[in-house]
Amino acid sequence: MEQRLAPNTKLSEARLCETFGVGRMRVRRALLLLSSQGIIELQSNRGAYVACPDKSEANDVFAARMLIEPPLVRQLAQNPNDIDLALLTDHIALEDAAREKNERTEIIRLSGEFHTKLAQSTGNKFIFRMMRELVTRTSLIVGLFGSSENASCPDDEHSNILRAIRSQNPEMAEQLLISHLNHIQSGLVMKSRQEPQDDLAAILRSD
Amino acid sequence: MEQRLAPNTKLSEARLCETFGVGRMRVRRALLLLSSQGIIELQSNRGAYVACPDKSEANDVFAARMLIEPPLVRQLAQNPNDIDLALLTDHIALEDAAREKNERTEIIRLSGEFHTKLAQSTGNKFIFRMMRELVTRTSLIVGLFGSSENASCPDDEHSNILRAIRSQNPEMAEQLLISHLNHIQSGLVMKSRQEPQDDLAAILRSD
DNA sequence: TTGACAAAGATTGTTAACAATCGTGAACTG
DNA sequence: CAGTTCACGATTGTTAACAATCTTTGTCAA
Repeated sequence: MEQRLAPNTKLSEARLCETFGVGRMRVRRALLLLSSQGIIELQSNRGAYVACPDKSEANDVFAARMLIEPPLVRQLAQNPNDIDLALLTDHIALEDAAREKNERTEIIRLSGEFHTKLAQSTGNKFIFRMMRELVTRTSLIVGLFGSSENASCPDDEHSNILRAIRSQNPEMAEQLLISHLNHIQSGLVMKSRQEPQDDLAAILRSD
Repeated sequence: MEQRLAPNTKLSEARLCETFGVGRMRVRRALLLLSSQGIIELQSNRGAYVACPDKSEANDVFAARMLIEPPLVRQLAQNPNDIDLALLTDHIALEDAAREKNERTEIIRLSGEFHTKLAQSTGNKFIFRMMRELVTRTSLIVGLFGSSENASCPDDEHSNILRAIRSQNPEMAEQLLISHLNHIQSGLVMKSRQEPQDDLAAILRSD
């Protein structure tokens, strides 16, 4: 889970088998699950390929998050839970640490996880699962289209959102989150085709 | 897809194989997918069982829908699409027909599908998928806890919601949908354990 | 040189036999 | 008679060989 795979990378069963040292059945089951989560794409008789979201899909992801997350944080701010607030505070400390060390992939991962944990703190299994799926996809997108300096989430917006929740200010929390999502989205470089360098990356990695 | 299966019914691989006339691999793949959607539960070395949502899960489902659907219909009402409106109108005609014939399972199915089609008409793949999952789960719950007369969706609430959307009245559409979800939820009989008659049903059906 | 065609190689999809695990019931013991 | 243990049957999990499909490569002809 540390190393990121370039989109459109082909995942051959044989290689996954020997990489992870498991039978083909396990690999196929894992691939099926990943494809049901939209992380890879299974093409009949052709293999599994890492999903390669395009501009339109990216817009859909952010539209979906714009629909769900604002009411979510509003609700959290109306009824904050001390335990979850503590967990989120700890999490932000982790983010800051990663930011200091300039670990880009780790920053992306933790930035996503913050939003997942927000959803998790509702205690609602379904909200959590939906959010996790959207966050996973967002991470893919940021990894693809994110400009290198603005690595994903502008510095301390997470911490501001958390503060608004803690101070039980629903309107502010909601507004901060909306701006936050907008910042992330506007930080993306929406080149409509990014295949060349990805094919290259796939070739380099395929050995 | 017509006949409903009682929760906690065991789905043995062998029986599914001969029922659908297909190899064990296909069956296992289908079971894995169904379990990833939470429709069945896979127990290691013990088999697959139809999911049996309890009171707490039912609350979570409605909480999640309460979070998503109101903003969704509000958004639809702000920007209605003629084609989708026509499709939804047709759909309501189907619902009315089923209601006249008193086909309970069909009414439940179509009632759910209305909400799915609402989500679909956003054109957003992710919103659609989320909604479909929630609606599926809701159907399970209504089939389990729904009282027989109030079969799921009070008569013409769908039609009222659609009318509000068509007349581009976001507040009314949102409010109608909130009431609608509340009606459905309050129509449920929340017995915390419903095993006896389900076990019976499972036994009767197991042949 | 380029294009099409065909055969070989590689990869995925399927099947069937085998291994492991679990539930049940009979036998045994206290 | 109650409780425990063991063995058998049934069911799921795994493996390996086979079939089907796709990709590639080499050849031939225009």
